[in-house]
Amino acid sequence: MFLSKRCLHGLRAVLYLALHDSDRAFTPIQEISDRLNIPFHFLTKILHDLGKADILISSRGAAGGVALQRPASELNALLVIDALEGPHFLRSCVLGFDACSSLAPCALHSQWEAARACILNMFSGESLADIAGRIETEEAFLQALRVERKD
Amino acid sequence: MFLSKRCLHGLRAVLYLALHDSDRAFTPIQEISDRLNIPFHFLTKILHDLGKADILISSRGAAGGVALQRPASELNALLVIDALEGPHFLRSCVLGFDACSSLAPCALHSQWEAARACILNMFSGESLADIAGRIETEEAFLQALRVERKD
DNA sequence: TTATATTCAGACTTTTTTATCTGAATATAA
DNA sequence: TTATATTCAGATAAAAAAGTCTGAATATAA
Repeated sequence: MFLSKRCLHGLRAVLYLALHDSDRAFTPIQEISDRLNIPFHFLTKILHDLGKADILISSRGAAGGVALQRPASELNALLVIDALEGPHFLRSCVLGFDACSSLAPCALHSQWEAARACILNMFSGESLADIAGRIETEEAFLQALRVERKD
Repeated sequence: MFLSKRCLHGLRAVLYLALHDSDRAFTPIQEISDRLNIPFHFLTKILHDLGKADILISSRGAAGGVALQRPASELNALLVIDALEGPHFLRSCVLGFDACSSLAPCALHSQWEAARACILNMFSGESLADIAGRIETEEAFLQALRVERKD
């Protein structure tokens, strides 16, 4: 699996919010957990981290929950991935050499630079609103919610 | 980190062999472990797995060790990655939906297909010999050998 | 004010990945 | 044959990631 479960859960939750944000001020984490089949306490931590990364805001107490901090049209998937996988995930040397740089490139340096640009562009080139707009029926989105494959 | 340590160790070991294969019939794992600073027993398992994947051959006993099963010009990095990360690593749905397919695509399906093609092409588009040929001085290759960053 | 619904925070447990250890099998050379 | 150098195989240990639990803090509404 390319992205960690943590990150997949975060991405899905944020897309869920992008689809439902307009309904009310805050969406309870319990609702997201139920609909997307993500363990509640685990999701709570993940969303808390997205709060620290200024992607979500939250409110405690009755009628509380989480919401996107900005409109979905001003957020993108890369922000979520960076917050949950860490900033080095797609940015460090593909052969894992700490010292790799354009001045002292590894044997895949320029190749990886190009491939990475593809990936970064994919995740940052369109907004969460754009992505959510392609979720044709919410039914399909919700039905697909199992992260079960063991790889 | 994009690739697991297991996979990085395997890739580096295979590149080491591509650089030294011509010297003798077999290269002892201990030598690779020493030069590349990879834990010996861990490397042994990794290379054993590459043997099962028909990338390496091995010989026990004195003067034994491992060697590339085919010339480095007929092997590529993707073979190693598939053997060590598993076949699903770059091929399953980027949002982790088991049911995702071109008939029932997730919201990033076609985007991921394009980005993935970039990555697969990078890893399979040139041979291990090509990559090893860009390792300018072995000194630089060996010096860079620490997988220490915690991400 | 009190009951309820929620996030926040941190300790804990489980699972997976990474790494180590030990002994058996086997090939070579003296 | 014997000593030595090596991989093979499986058990174990350590570290990291994934997931759970509990209680505190806080906001709303009756």
